[in-house]
Amino acid sequence: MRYAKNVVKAIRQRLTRRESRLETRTRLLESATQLFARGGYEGASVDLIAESAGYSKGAFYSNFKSKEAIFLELLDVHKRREIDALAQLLAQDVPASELVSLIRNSESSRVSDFDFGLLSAEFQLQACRDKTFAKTYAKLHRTHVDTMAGLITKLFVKLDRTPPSEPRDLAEIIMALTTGLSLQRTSVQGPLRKGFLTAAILQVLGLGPSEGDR
Amino acid sequence: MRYAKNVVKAIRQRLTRRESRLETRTRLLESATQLFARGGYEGASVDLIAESAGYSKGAFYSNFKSKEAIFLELLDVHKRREIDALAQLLAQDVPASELVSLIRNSESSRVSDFDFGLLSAEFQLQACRDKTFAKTYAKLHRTHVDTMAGLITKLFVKLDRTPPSEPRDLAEIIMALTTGLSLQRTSVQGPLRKGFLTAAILQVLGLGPSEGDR
Amino acid sequence: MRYAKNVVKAIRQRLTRRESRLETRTRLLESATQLFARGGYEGASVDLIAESAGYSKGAFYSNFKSKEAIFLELLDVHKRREIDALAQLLAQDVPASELVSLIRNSESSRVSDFDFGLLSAEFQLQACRDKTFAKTYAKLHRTHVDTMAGLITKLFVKLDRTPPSEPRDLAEIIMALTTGLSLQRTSVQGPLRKGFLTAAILQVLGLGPSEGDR
Amino acid sequence: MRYAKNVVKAIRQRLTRRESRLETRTRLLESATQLFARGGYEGASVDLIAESAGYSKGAFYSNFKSKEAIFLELLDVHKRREIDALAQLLAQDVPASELVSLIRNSESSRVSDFDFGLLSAEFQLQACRDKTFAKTYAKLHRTHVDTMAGLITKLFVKLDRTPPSEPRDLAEIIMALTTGLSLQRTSVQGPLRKGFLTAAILQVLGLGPSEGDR
DNA sequence: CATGAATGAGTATTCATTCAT
DNA sequence: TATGAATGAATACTCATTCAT
Repeated sequence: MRYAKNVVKAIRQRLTRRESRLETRTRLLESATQLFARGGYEGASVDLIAESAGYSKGAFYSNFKSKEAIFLELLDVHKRREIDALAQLLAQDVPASELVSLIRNSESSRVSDFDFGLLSAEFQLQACRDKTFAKTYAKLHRTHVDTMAGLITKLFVKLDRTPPSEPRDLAEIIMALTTGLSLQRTSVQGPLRKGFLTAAILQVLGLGPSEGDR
Repeated sequence: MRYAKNVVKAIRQRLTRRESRLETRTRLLESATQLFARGGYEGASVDLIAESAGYSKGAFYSNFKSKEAIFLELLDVHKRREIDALAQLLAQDVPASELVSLIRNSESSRVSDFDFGLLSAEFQLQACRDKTFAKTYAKLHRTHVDTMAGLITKLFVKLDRTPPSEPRDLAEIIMALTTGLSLQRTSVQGPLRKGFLTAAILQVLGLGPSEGDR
Repeated sequence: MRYAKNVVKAIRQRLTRRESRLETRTRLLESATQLFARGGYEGASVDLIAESAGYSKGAFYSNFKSKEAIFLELLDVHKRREIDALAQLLAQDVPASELVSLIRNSESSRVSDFDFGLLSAEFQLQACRDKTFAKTYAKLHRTHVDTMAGLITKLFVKLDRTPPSEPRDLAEIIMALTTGLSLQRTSVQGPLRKGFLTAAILQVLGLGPSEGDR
Repeated sequence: MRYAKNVVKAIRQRLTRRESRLETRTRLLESATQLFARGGYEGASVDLIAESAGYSKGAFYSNFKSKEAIFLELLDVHKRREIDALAQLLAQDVPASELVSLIRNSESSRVSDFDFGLLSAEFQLQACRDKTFAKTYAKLHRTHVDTMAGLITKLFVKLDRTPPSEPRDLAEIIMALTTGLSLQRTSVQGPLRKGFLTAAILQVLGLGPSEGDR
């Protein structure tokens, strides 16, 4: 997570200006992800983010207008990544059984990323407190819900079943569950027990533990 | 939420020393609950907590050893309140149908408390970051889960049904869901739509929306 | 150094009002001596002084107008004690040889009091910083010097010798040496090596290590 | 002692980054020396030190890790300066008579620095109270004593005389005397009367006021 | 006289941000 | 673009002092 300064420099020389800038941004975003997840918005100082990416404060401010700005960008990046993953599943024409296990994998891999859950909670907490942030968050959240609802609908069509509630409600519940469980597991027992979340999600969808694999 | 200083003084004069001290503690705890919920641990300054309760910083520190101390006490108070509510339900000998609606009410009233969900998330976030805090949190969480698991077991016995998973797992899921939905709703659309959480919980328990009332 | 509250109370009941007050004052002064010596003026809080004497802050302020006041009183008490000790020696009609060893003992016993040296330095430091304090200090210091100078004069008369310098200068030097060595020894190696100070003083007086005993 | 902000800025612009930083450090150290000497460790606030050097609190903390750090650095600087001065005398091959007057001058010039004595006392007081500080202090003190003892030995060799006690003991006494007299004079009558200290030192060395110049 | 709750000014320290290099 | 020195507002916490009981 921490790159030696000379390594950073050596790499940088092989890149064009444009690439170099992108590189810097990317590295800073990576550092920020980890530090915000582990220490929260307040706990991650600009200095630390920059330093742990191998740069100085100055580089940070050359690339991001403010601490809030990088946090917003992070929100955007992470939410979009989530949404894209779901959208891809939606686009592919896979059989139902496979779809369920794909969802399962997508969810579990996402959460196996130690940081994601905490970051997600942190995003929501900030949204509760900051109006600007809330707007951006709400918009992305809506898209996220819509996409997941689409996927749920498709799944139930393929299974030739009726979803137990409104797909959008189910999507909301699944997302809440994901964040809630991450938070709980990290705070109580360390990383989430694998399979636990998937099982819970299938339950919410009314697809018993076994049913999904039929 | 904010008491005028003269009001505070007027009240104080009618109380004995001991009562007065208790009053101060209580007021500070109330202010702290709200401010921690709205602004997070970092966002709520000791100064603000004291002032919004109608006291000075000094009063805060003559009642609590530190900011961390009041936060821990808050955690304790809130968790115990939750646990006690469940324990009472567990002790009462009510028919199944009523139990379900009692659970429903308990959950929804709990969440209608605007602050609880956020505070709960904040507690967990702190537990992720601070070891001392994590210990206290884990202990209370375990009791909470146990109590809720007991209630779930009892419910299924009365319904003469088998729970869809381990009662303790179900309890964990319900708690995660509660926190997750509070967080989500507050961050996206303001307070949680009533009945939504109850519905979700019943779903997790495998008691379809209607089934619970049978 | 710390008296249990019930012990204090029990004792207090046997005393008249006047005695009780004196008792309180005395105890507070004792505590203050130790705490000022160990922690300096800033390091000793009123709370601590009161508590370690077995009282509350209130008792402190019933007996002393302020923290500065008790410090000034302490200065007075300690300086007078020193001066009185010297004055007594001066009054007694003892042979020279004995006088030297009396001085020796007085000095060393004074310094064996772990706290005295530090307190003395603390007094002087305060005098450098606070004008009011400086006045009181200067007056007492003058008396101290005069008394010691008288003693030195007497000593040399008895020895039928001439002092190596002005007796008052010698007195100043001896006092400086006493404070300086206490400070040095406490800061570097713990309590002062016994006899070291006496030897140094005799040297200053031009009475070689052996000469004094002649 | 206090630099106007515009003056500071004007100067700063003519310096390179590195020089500028050094300048800041130096100025802060100067201010700290004076303020610690006049107000003691507690009495000199970081704010005041920074402001009286013409900087903000932030500048202080970008140059020193903490208040303790600058105090330790000050101790180091001042002690080393003392030691170096003595070491130089030791290295030079001067005749005895000159050596005595050099010592005399070195001592008196050292003390004419109004702040040194108080600072020295303050260092020792801190060493009595803080273990970390005590360690650093003890080490420097030992070197100081050794160097001065070397000088004393050399002096007596040149004079073809025997020192009245162990050179190291004499060194300790001289140092204690220096601190003690500074303290006393500052607290009672303002700066030390010139020549008084030198005379006292010569006396301790058994070189009567006149003898040294023989 | 003694208690201890409450006050509020003061302290060290952190950190987002700016800007000359 | 990147650096890092400097700023200054904000924060947790301490402590001498007051005053109602």
